[in-house]
Amino acid sequence: MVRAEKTDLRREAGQRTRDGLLTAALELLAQRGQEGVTLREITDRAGANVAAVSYHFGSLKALRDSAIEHALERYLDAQILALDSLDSTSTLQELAAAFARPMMRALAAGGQDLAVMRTVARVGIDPPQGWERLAGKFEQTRRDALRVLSANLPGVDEQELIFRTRCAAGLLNWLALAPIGAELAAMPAEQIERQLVPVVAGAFHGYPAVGR
Amino acid sequence: MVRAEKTDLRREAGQRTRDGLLTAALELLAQRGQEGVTLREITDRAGANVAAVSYHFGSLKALRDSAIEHALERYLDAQILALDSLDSTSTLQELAAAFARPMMRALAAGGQDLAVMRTVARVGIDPPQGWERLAGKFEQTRRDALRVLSANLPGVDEQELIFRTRCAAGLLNWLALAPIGAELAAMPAEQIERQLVPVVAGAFHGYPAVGR
DNA sequence: AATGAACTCAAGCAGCCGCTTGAGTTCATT
DNA sequence: AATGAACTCAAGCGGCTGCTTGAGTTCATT
Repeated sequence: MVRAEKTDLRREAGQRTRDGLLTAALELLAQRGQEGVTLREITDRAGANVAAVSYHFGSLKALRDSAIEHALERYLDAQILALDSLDSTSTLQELAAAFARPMMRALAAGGQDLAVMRTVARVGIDPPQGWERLAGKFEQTRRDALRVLSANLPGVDEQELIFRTRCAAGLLNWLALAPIGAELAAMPAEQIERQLVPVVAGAFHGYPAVGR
Repeated sequence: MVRAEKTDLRREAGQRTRDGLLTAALELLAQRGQEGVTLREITDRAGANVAAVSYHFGSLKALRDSAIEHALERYLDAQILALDSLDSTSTLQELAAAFARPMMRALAAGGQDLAVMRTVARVGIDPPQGWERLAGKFEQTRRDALRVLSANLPGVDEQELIFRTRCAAGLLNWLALAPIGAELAAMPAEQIERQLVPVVAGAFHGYPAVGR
């Protein structure tokens, strides 16, 4: 057992370097987007050598893609989990709260969680090629939201509900990216929720009430 | 007269080069954001020499700032004009329609108008330093919107109305930037308006109705 | 003790970056 | 015809880019 724990210390150190590169890349990606993140900036922040990127990932692009994919998966898992608690009897407020929860949590937590949210939001604006691989999970969150929406808004046709879902998601992404996000982060969590949920629910609901 | 028209042909050609650089810079800015726009890319697109940038603007940064400022002014003037038609008797739908009008027009028009919208939206995410010079005009649009909002929602306190205004603006910016914008651009203008205005109005209105 | 896999490192490569330079062209003014 | 301002151009500068290389270190296995 002790032997097994000590095995492959080299390998563990290598893993630490790899993770450090991923973390540094994620943070810079969240801050500045896909362009404007250089190899040396990442390695300096991670305390690694430039060659470590080639060794562990093959290229800067591969590291970026890896960091983005990691972020997307973390976000989507959180989103799916949040929507999972809903059923067809849930209200629009509950849907809005569930929809906004990952973002509100990330704002409150800051650090890596927030970097994940910001990176995901940036991907929504400038999609890297090959991101379609995760489209299925996005589909799932959309379907979950749609189910609750159509139960609450029987008069509105599906295409419009899809549109509203994307508007709501876009709004949350914007809050994560824009400077207003920093102001939100400084607010107590309950206050964010109290202000944000009615707005998202309102976007879902539409005004005046039915479709037109 | 004929003489005056022919005067300074050199100067006119120089102006054409200058404008071409500004246009090319704007389009690339809208497409790829502030990082990721290179000097040679701009000059190639504009059919000009690299030195023309230094000559007319001093530096790439100065050209970028100039293009951004130009875009912000065009957008803000359109926004102020759209909100100008409102008064304290206007409904939330009218406010939403006026708020969304510049974006919907830009989507329909495409080309430079759309590039202006996209650039403005990107500035909202990654503000360049020194953009505070135009903060006054932003204030004006916010004040106009707030006046109509508080007349329609007397029960909601001002800070929350400000928040909703920023949410609505963020939502529109997102639509301009994200790939969904391309889908919207393909739709007939009335359909966009019919789908979008209730969502924006819903965000203003909140759900359920009053503040909490 | 020898072997070899896993990993790190300094150094250097070609290529693009923003920017400058000095010569050249065009044209109104004199 | 001469002058000079406005403008364009090809060429080239140092610096930074992503990436590679070959030598070096660490450590489990034999």
